[in-house]
Amino acid sequence: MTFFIYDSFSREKKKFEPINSNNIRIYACGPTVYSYAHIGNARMSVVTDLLVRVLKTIYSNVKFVSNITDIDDKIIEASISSGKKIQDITEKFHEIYNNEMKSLGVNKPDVQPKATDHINEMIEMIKSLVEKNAAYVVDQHVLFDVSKYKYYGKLSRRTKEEQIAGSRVEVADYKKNPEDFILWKPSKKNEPSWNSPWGEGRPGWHIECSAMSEKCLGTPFDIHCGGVDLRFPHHENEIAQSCSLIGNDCKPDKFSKYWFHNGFVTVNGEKMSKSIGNIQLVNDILKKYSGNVIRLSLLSSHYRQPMDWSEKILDQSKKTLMRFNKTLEENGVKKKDNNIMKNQHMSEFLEALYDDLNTPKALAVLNGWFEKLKKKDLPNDLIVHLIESAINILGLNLKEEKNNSENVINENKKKVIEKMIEDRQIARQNKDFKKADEIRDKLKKMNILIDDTTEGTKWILND
RNA sequence: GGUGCGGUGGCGGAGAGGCUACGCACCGGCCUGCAAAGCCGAGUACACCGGUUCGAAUCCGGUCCGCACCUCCA
Repeated sequence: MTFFIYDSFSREKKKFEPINSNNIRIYACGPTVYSYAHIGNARMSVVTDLLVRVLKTIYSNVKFVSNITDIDDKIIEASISSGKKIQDITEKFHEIYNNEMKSLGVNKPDVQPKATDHINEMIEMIKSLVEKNAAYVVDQHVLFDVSKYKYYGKLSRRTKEEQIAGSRVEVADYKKNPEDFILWKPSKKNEPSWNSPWGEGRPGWHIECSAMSEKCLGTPFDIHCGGVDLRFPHHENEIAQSCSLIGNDCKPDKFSKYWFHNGFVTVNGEKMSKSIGNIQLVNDILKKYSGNVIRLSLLSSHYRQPMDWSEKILDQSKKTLMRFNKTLEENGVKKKDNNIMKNQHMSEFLEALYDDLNTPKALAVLNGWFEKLKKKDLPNDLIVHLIESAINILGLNLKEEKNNSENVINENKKKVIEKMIEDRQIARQNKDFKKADEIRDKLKKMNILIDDTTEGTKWILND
């Protein structure tokens, strides 16, 4: 089967034809680690994780690199305002980020390079750009000369004229062209700095991704991922830097063959911002919902669509997962089909994902299998195995979900719950339904849901 | 001002010229002491105005509205 990818450079859906099918290479711009991850970071992470998982169903060798930005103005600000060391901040939030993403079912990238480990590579790259006359030095700054790269603006489809007309920011006087951007800048005192041919300083933001993708993957690579907001200027500048190393007329696809941009997450229709105070931190959402619920919520709309985040989505996903869970619990697979991935029903599911990661459609196929299970249209074993496999491809981990729920409750609390259920059972037998319902309400307040079945009363933690 | 994306039933959300998307909620029924869950069933839709067509939610033109980017941003 063939994977189709929407390439946001050409703005069309394309057949995915890897540069080397034995070695698929993907790069994603990772987070700046100065604070907890928000749901927008999570969307990018979950969606690229799915992309990698889906490609792995076709190609045996997929290498995924996603960086950590650990030197940046925002980090310096965070350091000044908190009085903490920069490294303490970045190490802390790097670890938190990885843990949070893990709980969302995101596999760790094969390589997770840090910007500060690649300063030398960046300096070398900047040196080459200066030698090639693609960059110039002014007062210890090194700037990329946009006029020297033929295809500048092709990714975001912007012309220089438009940018000048719409510029909202005053242009620094050392720039030759208003859209020239910083490759290297001097550090102020107390700011982190590295020695360079242009004096003590630090790199601009864009150069790190050019340096790290080159080092970890080599160019050209297959897919470059990131949020749409990075399309301009970040990705545009990455192309300019990386391609200018080859030549001023080097085509953008010599850097990355396809561009993959995920849509924005808003909250109540607005962008998340500190001033509005509507930033949805993964850390906070995880206090109320499991990582699986968050993951399914993020996958319930197509990755390129804008997504307005709300608790409604979470509640809906939670119900869906409870349904999945129940079905799988009640129906174990006895005989596994080794060729499940080649099963015609599975193909229908995969086709949806191979169509530019159409997760809503894939979920609809999955729901269709539940219908077949009820109607007994297919052998029970096969359907349940299909469901299990599909859930697995989506990166949802229902077993973990269940274990978590059991682990949260300690033995003492378990005993209390079981005693209450027993008391309720006695009350019911005595037709004292008022008492029985009171106990049920009490349990509900403890976040315990009960279920009277023919095999007795079952309970689950409603997390 | 420029560049993109989008407006689908109560809500979420695919599809994309003729065929029930799907899920949640709601309503009716079964089951239950009652719930919950589950099962069976019904309903509701393509922003607006023109055009093309035998036929348009889907194509074309226009209008309105929303969001994002152009400054650090996922």
